[in-house]
Amino acid sequence: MKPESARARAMEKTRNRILDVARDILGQNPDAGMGDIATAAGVVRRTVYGYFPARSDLVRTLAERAVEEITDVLKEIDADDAPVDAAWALFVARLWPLAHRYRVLLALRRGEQGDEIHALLGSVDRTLADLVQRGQDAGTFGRHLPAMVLGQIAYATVFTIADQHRAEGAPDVRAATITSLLVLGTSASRAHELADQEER
Amino acid sequence: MKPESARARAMEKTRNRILDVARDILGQNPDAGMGDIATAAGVVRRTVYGYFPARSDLVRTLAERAVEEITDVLKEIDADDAPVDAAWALFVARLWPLAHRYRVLLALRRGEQGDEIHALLGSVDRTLADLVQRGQDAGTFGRHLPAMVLGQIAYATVFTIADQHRAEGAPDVRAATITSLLVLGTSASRAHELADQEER
DNA sequence: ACTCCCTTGCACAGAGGTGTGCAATCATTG
DNA sequence: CAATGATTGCACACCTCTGTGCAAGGGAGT
Repeated sequence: MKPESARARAMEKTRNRILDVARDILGQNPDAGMGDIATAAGVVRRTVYGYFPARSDLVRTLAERAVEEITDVLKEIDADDAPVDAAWALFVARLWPLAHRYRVLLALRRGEQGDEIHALLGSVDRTLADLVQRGQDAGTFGRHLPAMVLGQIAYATVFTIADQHRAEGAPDVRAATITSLLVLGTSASRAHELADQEER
Repeated sequence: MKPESARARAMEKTRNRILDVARDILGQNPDAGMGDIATAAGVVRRTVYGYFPARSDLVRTLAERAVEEITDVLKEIDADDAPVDAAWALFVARLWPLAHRYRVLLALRRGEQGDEIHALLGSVDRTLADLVQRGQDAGTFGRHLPAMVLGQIAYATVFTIADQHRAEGAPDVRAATITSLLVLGTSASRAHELADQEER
C-alpha cells in the first residue's frame, strides 16, 4: 500500500492534469478563461476553483512550477565545472524541452501579474547573470551588453526560437544552442563545435 | 489658407493623438481598455468610438501604421547597394526608434487579432527573409537557421533589446546592432566595426 | 447671428469572465 | 453497509469592458 490513499492520489493526478492543461492552453492564448482550462482538463469549472481559489493562484502555481524546473537545471549546470560556454550549451540543451512547455512565461510576464512573476524569476535571472559574468571575465563571452542584460537576451533568444518552432523550418536544440551562443559573443566555429558536441 | 479647414486639421490632430497614445498605452498593457486610451488622450471614450468604430479598428490602424513605417525603412535599405551586413546595420539603426514605439506589435501578434496582424507583417517578413537569404548566399550570414527563421529571430532580437531598454543597463542602438549581427552569424569584430561605423 | 458638427456626458443593453453557494451524485474508505 | 468527501450541475451576484443612442454644449465656418 502506498502511504497516500487512492483518493489522494487521484486528486493529485487531477490537480496536475489541470496544471498541465492550463500550461498548454494559456501557452496558446494567455487570456483563456477558467472555463476553457477546465473543459480541456476534462473537469467542470467549479472543480478547478476547488484546487485554485482564484485564477491568479493557478497562474502563480504555474510560474512557481516553471521556476522550480528551471532552477533545477541551473543547479545541475552549476555542479558541472566545464568551461562557461560549454555550461551554457548544456543549459540550453536541458532548458529546451522546458522552453516549449513554459512558452507561457513570455506572455505572462506582461499582463496582470507581470510583477509577481518577474519577482519569481528573479533568482533565475541572477544566477544566469552570474554565469554570463564569469564568461565575460574569462573573455569567453562578449561585453557588448552588461552581463545582466546579455543573459536576458540570450535566454529570451532560446524562448523566441522555441516559439517559432511550430512554424516552417522547425528549428531545434542545435539551432537554439548555436544562436544563443552567438548572442553571447562566442565565435561561430566554437558555437558549432559545442552544439554538435552536445548532440553526441 | 490651408486647403484643409481648421476643423479638419483639429480632427486629424485628435485622431493622431489617440493613435499615439494608444500605441504607448497598449505598449505598457496590451489589455488596456478603450476608456484608458481615451482618458490618456484627453478625450472621452465616446469620442474614440467616433474615430474607430471598434477596438479592433484602432488596433488594425495601429498595426498598419507600424507596417507602413517599417516598410519605408526597408525601401530605403533596398535602395542602398552596400554589403548585406552593412545594410542590416543601417536597417537596425533606422528601425531602432520605431522598435521602441511599436513594442506593442510583439504583444499584439498574440491576442485576438494575432492572425490579422501577422498577415499585415507578411510583406515585411518576406523582404527581410530575402535580405538574409542574400547574405547567406554571399557567405556573409550563417546558415544555422533557414533564412526565413533567421530573419525573424534577428528581427525579434532588436525588439527584445528595445524592450529591456528601460530596465537597468539601458542598451542602445549600438548594442542592438551588434547583437542582431551576431545572431545572423557575423563575426564579433565585423559586427563592432559596422556598429561603430554607423554611429559616426 | 446662424448653422454645422465635433465633442461631451450619461444612460443603456449586452457579452463574457470571475468567484461563490448549495444540493445531488458517486466512488472510495472504514 | 454507511460515511466521507471529491465532483458535478445549476444557480446567482458582481465586475469590467464593449458598443450604441441621444440630447446638450461649444467652437469654427458662412
